[in-house]
Amino acid sequence: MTFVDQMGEFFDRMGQPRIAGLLFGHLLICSPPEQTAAQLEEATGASAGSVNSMLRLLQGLGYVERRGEPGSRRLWYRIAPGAFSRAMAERMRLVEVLRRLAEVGLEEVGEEGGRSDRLREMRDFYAFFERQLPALFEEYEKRHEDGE
Amino acid sequence: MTFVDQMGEFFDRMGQPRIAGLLFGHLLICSPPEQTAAQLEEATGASAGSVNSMLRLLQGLGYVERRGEPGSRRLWYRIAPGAFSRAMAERMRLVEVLRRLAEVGLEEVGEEGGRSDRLREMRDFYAFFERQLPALFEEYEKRHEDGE
DNA sequence: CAGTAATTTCAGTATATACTGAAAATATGA
DNA sequence: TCATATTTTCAGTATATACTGAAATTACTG
Repeated sequence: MTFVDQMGEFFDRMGQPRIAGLLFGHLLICSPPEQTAAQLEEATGASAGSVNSMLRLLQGLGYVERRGEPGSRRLWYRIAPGAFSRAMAERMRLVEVLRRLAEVGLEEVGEEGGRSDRLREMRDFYAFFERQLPALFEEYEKRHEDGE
Repeated sequence: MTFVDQMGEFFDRMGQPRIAGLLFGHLLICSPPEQTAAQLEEATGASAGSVNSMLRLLQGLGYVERRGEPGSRRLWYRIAPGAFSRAMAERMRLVEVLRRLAEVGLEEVGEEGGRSDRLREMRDFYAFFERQLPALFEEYEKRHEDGE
């Protein structure tokens, strides 16, 4: 199975539309890096409608960006710079959501008493990663700016 | 909206069955921490079939465990110790999957040439987190064992 | 102002799966 | 072994949505 198909399968397993994965995968390996909707339609075998709406989805998530060349009605799509960082940051926001959820629960059952022990562990667990992950992130950015 | 309902909604947004979220949420705040299927059915308003299969799902993921008391056919369900760690570890495995995927792509297009630049960035990005995240994890475990 | 290349919309379909409710299976107590 | 409490299975339903293909729209060119 090709890389592009495996990206499609990965998206599928993550509950995302397969075609979004095919597009993302193809945009990762195509040459040149910018492609038109028609090229992506050809490369993935998906319909024009799917390509259009899935590219819109990927743009909304910040993984893909497009630009038009003046004097033409063609639009060119490419992987957005920093797409991986953005995807990772999105994942990390879940940690904050879960920490907040634990606090919603604690407000509901009260801080003391046997009903709060699991929620306090949940809150502390996610609060720890919420605090530590941004530093890790910055370290990557730093190493990346310097010569790797 | 109650904490339990918000957990249901969270699961739903993550592409997981809502009822699994309701069960997980209720098991986080119930007293006593162990509950029977009948109690969970009552508490969540879900059918016996759903409660059974969603508890099975949660057990499969390692978030819930059950035990039977001798001399009775009742089974008791509770949040598994370390459920949050396990959930986080599961998420982190995706980093490895994506790093491997990048390598599949690189094998396909070759390391040099313009087609590999995005894939090399992808591989390096995920390889960095794959290397760093386990240490963060261990630090949490360590702090948690000591008095927080 | 046409003519046309490209994009976008959208109705229709196919498919997957969460969920229910009741029947079947299982395991304990008498 | 029979009766019963509990769990498990499963057929059927409802719902959501990925996807197609064609029509409608948009925007550039001559």
